[in-house]
Amino acid sequence: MSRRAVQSRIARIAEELFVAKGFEETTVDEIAAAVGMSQRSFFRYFASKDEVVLDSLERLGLELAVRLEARPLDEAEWDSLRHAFEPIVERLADPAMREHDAAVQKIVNASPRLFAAYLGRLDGLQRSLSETLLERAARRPGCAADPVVLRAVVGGAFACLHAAMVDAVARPDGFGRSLDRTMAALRPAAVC
Amino acid sequence: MSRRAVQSRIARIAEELFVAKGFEETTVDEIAAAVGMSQRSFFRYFASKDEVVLDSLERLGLELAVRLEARPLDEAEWDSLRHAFEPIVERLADPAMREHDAAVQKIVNASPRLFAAYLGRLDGLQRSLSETLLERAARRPGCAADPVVLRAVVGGAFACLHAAMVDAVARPDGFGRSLDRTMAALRPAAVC
DNA sequence: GCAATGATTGACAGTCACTGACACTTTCCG
DNA sequence: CGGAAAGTGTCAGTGACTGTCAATCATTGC
Repeated sequence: MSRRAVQSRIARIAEELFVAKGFEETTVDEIAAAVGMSQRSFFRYFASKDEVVLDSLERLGLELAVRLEARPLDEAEWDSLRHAFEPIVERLADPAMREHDAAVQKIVNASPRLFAAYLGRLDGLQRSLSETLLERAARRPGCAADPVVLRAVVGGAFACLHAAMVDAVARPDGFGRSLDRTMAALRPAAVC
Repeated sequence: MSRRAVQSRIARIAEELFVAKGFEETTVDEIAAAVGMSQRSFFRYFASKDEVVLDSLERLGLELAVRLEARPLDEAEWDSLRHAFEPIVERLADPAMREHDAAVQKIVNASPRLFAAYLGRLDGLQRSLSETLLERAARRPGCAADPVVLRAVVGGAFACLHAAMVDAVARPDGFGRSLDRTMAALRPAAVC
């Protein structure tokens, strides 16, 4: 069994436990026992208990980065970001996925510690996307983008995403609409 | 000695240790010993090791909230937020404060765990300011503000603040300018 | 087949953040 | 003065995580 497969197995079982008894109330020992491995081995597949939950976010982030790279160079950054977010919209369009993600979101929101870790990952993703956009801007002729402003723009786009997602927990159907509304409201003037 | 005074004393001594050996490398036992109290008593003044560093943020957040409340009701949210950020600008104008805050920022940035906790606090502040603005919008006649958009706007303003602060670590003098530039770039159309 | 080799694992001990319980002292107040 | 309240130290315990080591398992070259 590949490393990836084992991780998926652990994550699936762990999430069941988290849903049943809560994140903080579930010990790593319990997860390891439920999976059928030692605690020590659990930590060989996940660096921390947090990562079991946030691992999927990592992969989603990678997908966003790829999408962003694929956008045309002359497109406005704001639109490129909106298109990069599309995998999330698509993902939440599938009811099965949406239900799963809602459960995960609930787990994350219920633990301030885990929620903070989640924000940390989001920030890391913003940094990486900002780097990408900055580099793309440099490849574009006659445009000296302000790095600070660019980072703020990326942060603004994520603020829209975050606001729409928070809302989607309550009204699970309006995510796409909310995202479009927020991103229309905050659309910056051309960065160049 | 008042509770507040003891907390300040602990924070001061702890920060020295953090600067000297790093946050993760400094144990609570060491801090308690340096202050001259038991580990148990340390936790009677701070709920966690994180809080020693992030406590000042809490007080700053309260100040922002007060400032925001004091803005005129008919002012655009974006401008109210910019004015609420003023205490930070003023704080960073004083070289002594700036140096101290830069040291704290460095401690926070050096520990992903602490940095995540920092982001968590910022998010909490955003929620509270959003609540304030939402309530203020309700008091204003003829204006049905979209809560999702409003939260995104607050998030956008904080994204500007964050981008400017990250930049200020490198160029310590341009904070006010950076903040104005980013907030000009992301200024949303009127929320109402 | 088989032996050398490298990866995977479990068992164990240890560190560190944090908590609860209890006893002791100091301070405050009637 | 006496007794409640508040602050503190000690101790024991939990839970996340890490280092170490020996055993096992799979792979590869012969």
